Amino acid sequence: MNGSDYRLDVQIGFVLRRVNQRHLSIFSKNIAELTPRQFAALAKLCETGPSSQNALGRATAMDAATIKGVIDRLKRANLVETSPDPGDLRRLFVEPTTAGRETYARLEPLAKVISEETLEPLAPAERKALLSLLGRLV
Amino acid sequence: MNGSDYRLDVQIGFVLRRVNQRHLSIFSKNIAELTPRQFAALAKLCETGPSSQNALGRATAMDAATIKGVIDRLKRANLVETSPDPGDLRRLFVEPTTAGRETYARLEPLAKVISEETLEPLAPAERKALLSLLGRLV
DNA sequence: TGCAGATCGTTCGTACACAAATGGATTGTG
DNA sequence: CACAATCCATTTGTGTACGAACGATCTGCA
Repeated sequence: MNGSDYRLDVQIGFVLRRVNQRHLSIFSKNIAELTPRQFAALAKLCETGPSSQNALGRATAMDAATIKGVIDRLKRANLVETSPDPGDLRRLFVEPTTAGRETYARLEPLAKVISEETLEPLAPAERKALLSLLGRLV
Repeated sequence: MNGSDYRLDVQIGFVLRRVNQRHLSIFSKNIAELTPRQFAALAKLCETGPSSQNALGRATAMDAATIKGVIDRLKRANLVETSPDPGDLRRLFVEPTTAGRETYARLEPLAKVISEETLEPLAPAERKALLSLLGRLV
């Protein structure tokens, strides 16, 4: 009992970061052409339809500065395009290009594989349990 | 049944990132003077004792390029110091300074609060279950 | 109507994260 | 003993993250 029973290895933050790292490596092994954030933005755009840049950021949990960089790179890759919103001159309207929709359609099955492979060490009931527990920590 | 049942919001990678974001915000609210990585490196150093820079990186799940930046910033803050390892000229010996040890001793209780607060929405048994499930995905 | 307060996108600065390349030091094996 | 394979630290380049500050625009409410 000298007072210090803290062990970094079992702290939730540290474990979370390591699991994230493993997921990232599985992601980039399966999808090399886009990063997870770029894919998330493109997916949300194709799932939900076009939106303003900041709204897309909120939908994908990225702040204004971050989503800007992501959109810039997606634009450079010709997967999305932007135009000023005529109804609100502050807004930047973002929509997928044809190539963007095709890319998403092609990558979506791989994204499922990524989720599957990340959870592979767990039984189906355990996967559900994990997702449900994590969902309460958001 | 048009073929696409992918939903970004319930994918493990996306949820993991969001939980991580929440944890980060809890962390910086409780510990403003260090980032999670800087604290992890300092903690490991104080827990396990001095080591080489790369070894510390492995112990804290940071690659060589990342741990270098973290150590540089800890050095700038006077919390660690480095010296060439006489036994192996490739190695950079890293150890906490007195201020580093004091800082760790002062921050360790806060780190416990951070873990506690992150897991706060879960009951004790659920916390154990979550840590155990996550541990299998590392 | 008018203006205070909110929202939008942008920029700057700091801090990870990792791949790839480099050059020096060490080790295992023949 | 030599030397190829390995390990160490560093640098460069790209891509998140987020806080803070900025100017332009919009909205609610007095």
